Amino acid sequence: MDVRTLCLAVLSAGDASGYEIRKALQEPPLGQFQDAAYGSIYPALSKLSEEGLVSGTAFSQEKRPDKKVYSLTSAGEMALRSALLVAPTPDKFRSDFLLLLYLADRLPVEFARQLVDQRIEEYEGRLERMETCGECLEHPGHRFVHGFAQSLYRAALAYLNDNRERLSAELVELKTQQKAAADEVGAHAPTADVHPTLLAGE
Amino acid sequence: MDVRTLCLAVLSAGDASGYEIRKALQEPPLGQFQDAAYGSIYPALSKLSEEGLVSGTAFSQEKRPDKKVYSLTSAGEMALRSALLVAPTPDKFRSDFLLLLYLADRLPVEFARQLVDQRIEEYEGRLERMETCGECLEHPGHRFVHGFAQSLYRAALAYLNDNRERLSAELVELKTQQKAAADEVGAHAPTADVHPTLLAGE
DNA sequence: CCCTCCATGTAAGAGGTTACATGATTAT
DNA sequence: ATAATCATGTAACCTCTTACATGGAGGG
Repeated sequence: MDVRTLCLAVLSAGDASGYEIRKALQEPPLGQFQDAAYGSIYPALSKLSEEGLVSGTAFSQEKRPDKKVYSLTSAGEMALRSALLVAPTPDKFRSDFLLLLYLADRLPVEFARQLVDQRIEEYEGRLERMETCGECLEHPGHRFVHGFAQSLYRAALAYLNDNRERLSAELVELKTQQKAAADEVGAHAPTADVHPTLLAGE
Repeated sequence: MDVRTLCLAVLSAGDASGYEIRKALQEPPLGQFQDAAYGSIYPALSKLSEEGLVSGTAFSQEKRPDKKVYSLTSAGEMALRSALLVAPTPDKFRSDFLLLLYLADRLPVEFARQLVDQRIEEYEGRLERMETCGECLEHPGHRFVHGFAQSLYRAALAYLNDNRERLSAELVELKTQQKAAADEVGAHAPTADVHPTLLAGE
């Protein structure tokens, strides 16, 4: 979803500054599946303000930088509603972690093990932070989405816990097999280059 | 992960053309957590070829366009390994679907219901396609990643099935409450504008 | 007959991130 | 002391997506 709509969505839950919108987009429950950087939020708010979809009021704070608090206008409310009424684009899940584990046989076993264990800790932390989110239980939609995220993290955590030992064991076994095979080849043709057909690109 | 490394990763499983790399990046198991378009794959392969990390051979096919099949060189193999040895960037999960449901109280109940039901069907389809992936069971890493994706989709599917009725019911209830409140207000001040402070942006 | 698959590549453009610029306050 | 939080904004850059260009084969 584009940053404009994201800003409208956050503002629909209450007035906020650009800074606060960013925060909302990093904490549960929105932070679980959306994000935006300041560099895109501030310009988006300026534009939305020009277009009359939000209205901004500057508060000069003592001992703090000025704060511009934006609210959704009725035009913004309508724009949000119509932006929501289109079929959502497919979900996107990108994981370098899984790519690394997909290629686990090219990784030091110890490294792979650490990856999994770190991920377990990370998920545990996230789940804990999710538990303490009172705001997430107020509206049906918030509850639903929050529960969805919790289910996913619990499933992920359970899977990692159930399979970390097995993965380690399998990797160790594979490596010893590979080593044995390499030693056997090595006995016949030591330090053989497996890639002799190195042709330079044009 | 950048498209360059993605290409190297796919090629590490066997020679492939740009077209085939794209396919591999859309099917299980890689397609579950990585993707790239032709527009980034082809330029990436050209550059990798220039740098000697892959070598390409053109096959002129009868009744088919030429096919350039690339293989990982030993330099490419090394580049891949070192690219994998850095701490993976955090996973990214983006879902417009969840954003819509987060704001479900601004959606027609019927629309929200359809969203959930469509998603259930989609997940069922994906799970089916995942079952029939023999390649996914050969290497420890492939198995691990494939199992991870399966767990997540099963959890997501279970959650949606367990909560679709409840969400519908809660939304209906909320809407009737809102309507009742609006009617009550309307009796005192019909067609009142709830947003009178519409200030234009500069 | 039409759609999908096969097959590569370029160019324009959209959308975003990162880094920079600035600086006080508060908690550790 | 040092780090984190609060607070806004710009500009350069990067990366990827989308659309275009081209066209035969084969299945429904």
